[in-house]
Amino acid sequence: MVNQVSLSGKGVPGGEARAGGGQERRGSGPPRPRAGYELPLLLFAGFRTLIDELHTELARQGHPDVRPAHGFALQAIGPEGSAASDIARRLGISKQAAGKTVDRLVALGYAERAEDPADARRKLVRLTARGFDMLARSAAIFERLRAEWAAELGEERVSAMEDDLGAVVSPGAFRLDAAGWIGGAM
Amino acid sequence: MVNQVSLSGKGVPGGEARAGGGQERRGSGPPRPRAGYELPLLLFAGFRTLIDELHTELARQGHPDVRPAHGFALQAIGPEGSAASDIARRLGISKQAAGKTVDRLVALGYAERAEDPADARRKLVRLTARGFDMLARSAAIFERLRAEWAAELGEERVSAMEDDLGAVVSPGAFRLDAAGWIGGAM
DNA sequence: CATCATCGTCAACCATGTTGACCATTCTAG
DNA sequence: CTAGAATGGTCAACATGGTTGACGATGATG
Repeated sequence: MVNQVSLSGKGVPGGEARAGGGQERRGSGPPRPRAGYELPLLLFAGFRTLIDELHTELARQGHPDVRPAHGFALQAIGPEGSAASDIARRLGISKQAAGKTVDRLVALGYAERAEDPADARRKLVRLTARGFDMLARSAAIFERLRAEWAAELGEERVSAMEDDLGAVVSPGAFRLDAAGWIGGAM
Repeated sequence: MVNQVSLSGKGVPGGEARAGGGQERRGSGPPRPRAGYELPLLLFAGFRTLIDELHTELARQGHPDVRPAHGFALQAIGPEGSAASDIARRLGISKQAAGKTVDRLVALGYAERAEDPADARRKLVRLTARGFDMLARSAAIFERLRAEWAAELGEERVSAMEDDLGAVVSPGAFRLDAAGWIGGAM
C-alpha cells in the first residue's frame, strides 16, 4: 500500500550495484523511472556525504569541534563581519537564536564581538583568524570533493546536476538555516 | 581569500538566470566548473524544495502537524510495525530518543503502541490508519513532484541525477536520521 | 524633544538529541 | 534449572538550537 523506503537493509536504492566505475550505468533494465520518494533521499544523501567528508577532513586539519551548523553561521557572518541581527536575517532565524549561535562560535574561537563605533547599539561580529582558516579550508575541501565527483561521474554530469538543480530549486530553499529546519517549528 | 557563499543576496548561484524553460542552458559562457561549495548547497536546496512542497501539500490534505522528522520516523516504523529499539537502530539514534519520537507520533495520532504477546518486554509500535494515510499521500506527492521535475528537465536528466547520486553517495549517508544531524552532537 | 524603530539580551519554553541508571523480561551457559 | 548476560523500555539530567515575549539602550525622525 505504501511506498516504503527500503530501510532495515542499508539500502541505497540503486547505489550498491555500481560502487566502482561510472560508465556502464543505464543500459541494463527497462527505463522505468525510480519511485518518487527516492529522489529526496538521494539528494539528502548526497548533501550529507559531502558534509560528512568535509567535517571528517576539517577535524583532521585541526577543526574537530565545528558542526555543520557552525559552517553555515560562519558563512553568514562573512569576511567583513556582521551585526547579529544581520546574521539572523540571513539565516532566517530569530535574532535571539543568532545571538546564541554567535555565543557558541565565540566560545569555540571562530568569531569575536567588537563594538561598532558608528552605532552603540550594534555589536559587530567578526571572524577570528581561526574562523578564516576554517572557511578557507572548507572551500578547498569542497573543491577537492567536487573534483572527486567529477572524476567519478564526469565533469559534464556534475555540471548537469548543478544546472538542473539550479533550475528546479525554489529560491527560498537556498537559505542557510539548515539547522533546526528539519525537526523545528518551521 | 575565502570562498564566500553569495548570501545576503538571495543568491542561487546560477539559478536565477533560468527560471522558466529548461532548454538553452549550457551554451553561453565558458565551461568553467562551478565553485565547489555550490554543490552541497544545491543538493540541500533541492532536498529542501521537495520536502517543503511535500509538507505544504500534506498540510493542505489534512496533515498540517507533520514535520519532516515525523515522516522519516513513520518510514522507520513501517507497515508491519516495529519495536522502539528497532526504530532507534534504523534511525541511528538512541532508543530513548526513539521513544520520545514515538511519544510524539502517538500524540499526533500517527502511531499507537501495543503489547507484544511474544515478548513482554517489547512494545510494538504500529501505524494508525491516519499514519498509513499520511504515508500513502506522501508517496503520491513525491511521485507528482518527481514528474514535475521530469517535465521541467527531461526524464533522462532526472534519471541521470538519481543514478549519479546513487553512485557517489556513501552508504552511511542513506540513513533516516536526518533530524538532529546537522546541529547535533554527531 | 517626543516618539518610534532597531539592536542586543534575558527569561521561559519546546523539540530533539545525548548519557547514565534502572527494572523487567528473555536468552544462554553451566 | 538456575545464574548471569542481553535486551527492551523508561526515568532523569543535560546540551543544543530553535521559538516568543519583554525590556533597556540607542538612533532616527516627526
